[in-house]
Amino acid sequence: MRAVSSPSEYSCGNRVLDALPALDLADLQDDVQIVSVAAAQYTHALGEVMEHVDFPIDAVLSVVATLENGDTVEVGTVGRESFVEADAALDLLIAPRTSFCQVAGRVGRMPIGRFQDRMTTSPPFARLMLHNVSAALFCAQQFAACNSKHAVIQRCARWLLMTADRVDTSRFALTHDFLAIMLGVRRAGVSEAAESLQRSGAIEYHRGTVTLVDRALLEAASCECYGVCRTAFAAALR
Amino acid sequence: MRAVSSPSEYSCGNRVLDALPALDLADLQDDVQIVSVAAAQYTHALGEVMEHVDFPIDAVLSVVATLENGDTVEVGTVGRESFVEADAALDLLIAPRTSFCQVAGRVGRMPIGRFQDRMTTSPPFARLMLHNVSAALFCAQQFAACNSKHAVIQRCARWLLMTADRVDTSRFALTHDFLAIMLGVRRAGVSEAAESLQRSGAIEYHRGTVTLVDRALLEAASCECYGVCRTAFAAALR
DNA sequence: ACCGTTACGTGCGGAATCGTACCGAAGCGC
DNA sequence: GCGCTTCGGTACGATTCCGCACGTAACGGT
Repeated sequence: MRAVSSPSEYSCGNRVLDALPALDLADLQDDVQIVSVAAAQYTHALGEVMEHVDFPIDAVLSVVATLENGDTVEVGTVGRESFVEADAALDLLIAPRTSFCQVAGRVGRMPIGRFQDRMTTSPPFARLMLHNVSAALFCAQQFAACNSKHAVIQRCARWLLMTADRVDTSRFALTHDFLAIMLGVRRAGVSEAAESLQRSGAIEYHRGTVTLVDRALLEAASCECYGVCRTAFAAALR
Repeated sequence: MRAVSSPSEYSCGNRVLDALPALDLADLQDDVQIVSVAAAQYTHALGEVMEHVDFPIDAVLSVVATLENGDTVEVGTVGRESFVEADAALDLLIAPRTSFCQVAGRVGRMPIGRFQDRMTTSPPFARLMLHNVSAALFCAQQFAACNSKHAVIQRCARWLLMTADRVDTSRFALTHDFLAIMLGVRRAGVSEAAESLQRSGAIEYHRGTVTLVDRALLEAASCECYGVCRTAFAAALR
């Protein structure tokens, strides 16, 4: 693992790993390999043995639930504040969900064996991972409530903010179609919401690329779930 | 902890505790106190220090998310196949959600300190609890997808089946009003769904009491989420 | 026995979202 | 530069669910 544009010599870009005591972080460098992930590429497939754990650096990954009728709904979105699969920290070997790359970028990839070793031998490591699982659980619960109660436009805004935080730019590739699948709504529904957000001046859309123009406006259009989940993951780093 | 109508001397009625090796189970009897919980009674309050962990025996507890506007949505339902709060197993001290009693009954209550001791000293215990957290996470994710995609009547059926499994009777107290709050829909919406399920012969309703008449019919009316979550918790016991 | 409370069946107009479809514009490969 | 594909703006009827509200029936307390 090489240092990636960061103050600390051992910083890697993923906030969970970077929150480890310096000693532990230095120690695990050999176990973490920087891997580039292309958009739409699967990182874990439902029902298959998990070979590795991914700590995103500037990639954004998604965990999705697939329903019987083939519909998919995003149930977790993972950037450098977290890792996939959470279940690896819960002594699971088989991936219970599919996860894939939403925004191309790099991840720090750790073989599952090394991950499990650390879970048992390093209490600070285990503690950090479990706290992160707690945030993931909290966030999944929040999504359950959000999907039930909040309007499409609010959820669009929430999603854009969450993703922008994770890629750390205000401009990234995203089609209406893709966002519609993530939110579990119609593509036309996203188009209407995006159109409305654009008219209000919160965002700009241009053929598969969004730009966040006015963050405050976007936060006002979003439901509380954005802030609540953000806080949960921030708290998990302590 | 006294034995409760069960083959094993140390069986307690909660499936998680009962899945422990006999030695561990016998060992923890002194730490688990059988407590009766009344309907609507809180067992954990959001933001407060968790004093204990509850392993339901014949009570059913609910974990709910409260939104800014005061709406509440059930994000986890917990019976003898699980425990609350899951986060206690993730080294958390503060309850991130509110949980309360949905169907009155008994729980095995363990002081949080004893619980944490066991998490660190008994690998089988920790393993079991973490697997259970995994099921809770999976289930919360499933609810997120379910709330987004499945109709009110399907979710009603799902809820009735889940609760019936947990109380292990086909008849229990439940008002439309309460179920509406749990599902995050209108009371009238539940009334319509219940009316429809009753006409089909799946259930019978009588002033605050449901009776499951035809389980097969109810399962057919339910979404897949019932079976999927049930399987997840069953798998977590191994 | 009476009355207040609780539970729930029902109805109505409106909003949100759905499914589907069509079309034009922007980009990409050749 | 041309044609194909992708993307997204837009429309329309159907459906689901909403908020609200009213009435009736069952039950519980006094």
